[in-house]
Amino acid sequence: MEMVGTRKLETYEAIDMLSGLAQETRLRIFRELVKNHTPEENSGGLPAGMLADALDIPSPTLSFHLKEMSRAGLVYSKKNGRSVIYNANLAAMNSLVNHLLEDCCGGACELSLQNMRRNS
Amino acid sequence: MEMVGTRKLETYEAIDMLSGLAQETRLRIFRELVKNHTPEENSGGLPAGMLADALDIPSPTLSFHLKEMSRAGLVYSKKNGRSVIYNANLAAMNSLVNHLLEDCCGGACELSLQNMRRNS
DNA sequence: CGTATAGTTTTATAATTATGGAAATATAGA
DNA sequence: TCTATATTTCCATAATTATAAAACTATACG
Repeated sequence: MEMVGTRKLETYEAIDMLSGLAQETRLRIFRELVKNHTPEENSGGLPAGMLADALDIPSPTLSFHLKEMSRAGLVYSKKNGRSVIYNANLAAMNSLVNHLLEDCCGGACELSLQNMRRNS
Repeated sequence: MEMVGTRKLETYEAIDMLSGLAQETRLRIFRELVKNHTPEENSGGLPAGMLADALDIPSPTLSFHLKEMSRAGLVYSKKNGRSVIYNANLAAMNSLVNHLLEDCCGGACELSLQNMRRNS
């Protein structure tokens, strides 16, 4: 019952993702993109400029962080005219969470999964 | 059905934890501590020296990272004679995962929780 | 074409983080 | 008390990361 897009991460990939989220500006970016996420392809997301406006970040700074986050796989983008639409990659977040629970907590985190279940 | 030690994190706490794990040496440290974790208080954990040996890290470097990780709440320690025994804080990891799913993925990560359930 | 718009890259600079030797601190045991 | 052991702090240095102005690239549209 593997989720679409979710996969086992290498350690270096997990570290890249963790770094990708471990910074205030980038975490704000990610959250803003999640807010504008839709399950359907080609509908959600935000162009860089709107992100910059929403979060009040100078565009070169934003661009720097988005590049970082793309590299880490946390976001993806598609060009649309002269805009570039960015989207949060939720499958990546899912992979990261799985990595943390399975490959970092080892067997020791059964209790985490236990706890998760209260959300169902 | 709140887990013992698990609690809702502030954003800055989550960022500290993410940074605490987003580095190769520190992730190795955390994993080594998880390997040596026991649910019972006062039994598991590793003294700094054994950690240094196991991971082949010079003690000042190790100390630097352990301090960082303590500050982030990822590990805790207790003195025992001249040793300092370090333990992974699994409840903290649990809080972090919850934060990622609930406060970073927003509602959009139902599917993650869905996916978790296959582990039960 | 020319021009405005959207975004990225370049570049310089500042700030933070990582590394490990040397010195300092703390405790156990002779 | 003296010595060995365990760990941390201090310190200098190197490496990485963050910031944003200025320059550049690409596209739309007249």
